[in-house]
Amino acid sequence: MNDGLSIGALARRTGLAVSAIRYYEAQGLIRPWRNPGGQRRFQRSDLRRLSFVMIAQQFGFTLPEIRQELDRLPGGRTPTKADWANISATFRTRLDQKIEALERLRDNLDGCIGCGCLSLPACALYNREDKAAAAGQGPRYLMGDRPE
Amino acid sequence: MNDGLSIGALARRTGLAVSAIRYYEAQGLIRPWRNPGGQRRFQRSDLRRLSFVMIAQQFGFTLPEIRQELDRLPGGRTPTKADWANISATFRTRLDQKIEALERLRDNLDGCIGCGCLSLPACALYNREDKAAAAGQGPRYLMGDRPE
DNA sequence: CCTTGACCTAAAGTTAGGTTTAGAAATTAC
DNA sequence: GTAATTTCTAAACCTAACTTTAGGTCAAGG
Repeated sequence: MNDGLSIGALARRTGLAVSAIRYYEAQGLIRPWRNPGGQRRFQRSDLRRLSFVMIAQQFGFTLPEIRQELDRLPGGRTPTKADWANISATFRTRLDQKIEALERLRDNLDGCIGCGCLSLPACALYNREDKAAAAGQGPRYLMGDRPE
Repeated sequence: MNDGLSIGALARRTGLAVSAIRYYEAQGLIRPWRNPGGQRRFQRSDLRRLSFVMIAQQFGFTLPEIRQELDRLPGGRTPTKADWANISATFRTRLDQKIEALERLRDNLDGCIGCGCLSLPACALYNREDKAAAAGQGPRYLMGDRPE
């Protein structure tokens, strides 16, 4: 009887749309198998994988980034608590970096806005290292990211 | 001779693409006038407006949100330092809220990941109030935002 | 005057992260 | 055994924030 969860069951339990789960499979975030009729079947541990995905997204990580983290889980067996704690560690570090970057930006804002430097390239708010950590998108090719 | 900046000059000084500046005009973030030949001419204070746009984007604000802030600048005259400091205040508040929300999420993560609750709807990481403040997008209709 | 570079508009293309639709096949419920 | 659900795939559509393209006009230099 324990032949895995259907996609609908998984959707009900995670709150995700069925279409979103299929999309996540296409992005390599989960790897269900198929039953004789060709329908997807999921392990119970995929509930946790998807929960992790949803939470990581709230923190502003992209799906490829999340996939990278998930790929560090063991392949052959169901992840244990220790496995999750392990991947949580790197995750937490990257998170701290994001928050610090935002705080630095905020502090610069305090010094900068209202002064004249806002219009100068020299303004601290333009320093590049914090850019990637920030949440917004900004002009796509800002700061030399222009493709050839 | 001081008949305003051309769009190219503005682009060079802000680092924005010309196409981005035209797009911002379409979104109501700047309001250039036209010269006799139909070309856009900008005020020097638009340099600051655009700088503000770029910085606000780094903080994760959308263009409509930024427009809302900019609309609080005086209409008839060039904004003064006091005007900018004024709009900076609300901005700073919203920013603090964003950072706090991220910190709360992080703290929840510490308690949650590695434990069993990650897969339960009761998990603190799912509490709704922080959702809007977070940076990521997540599944579009998560948590009852589904349109009729 | 003529050429070159900057500028114009409108429309289509791009990326991320999904959703919607259409038509068909598998499951489940009665 | 049949009706109602679910699920399947592929392809088209969606939003934000732009970029690119196409075809034409404006402005400045020699």
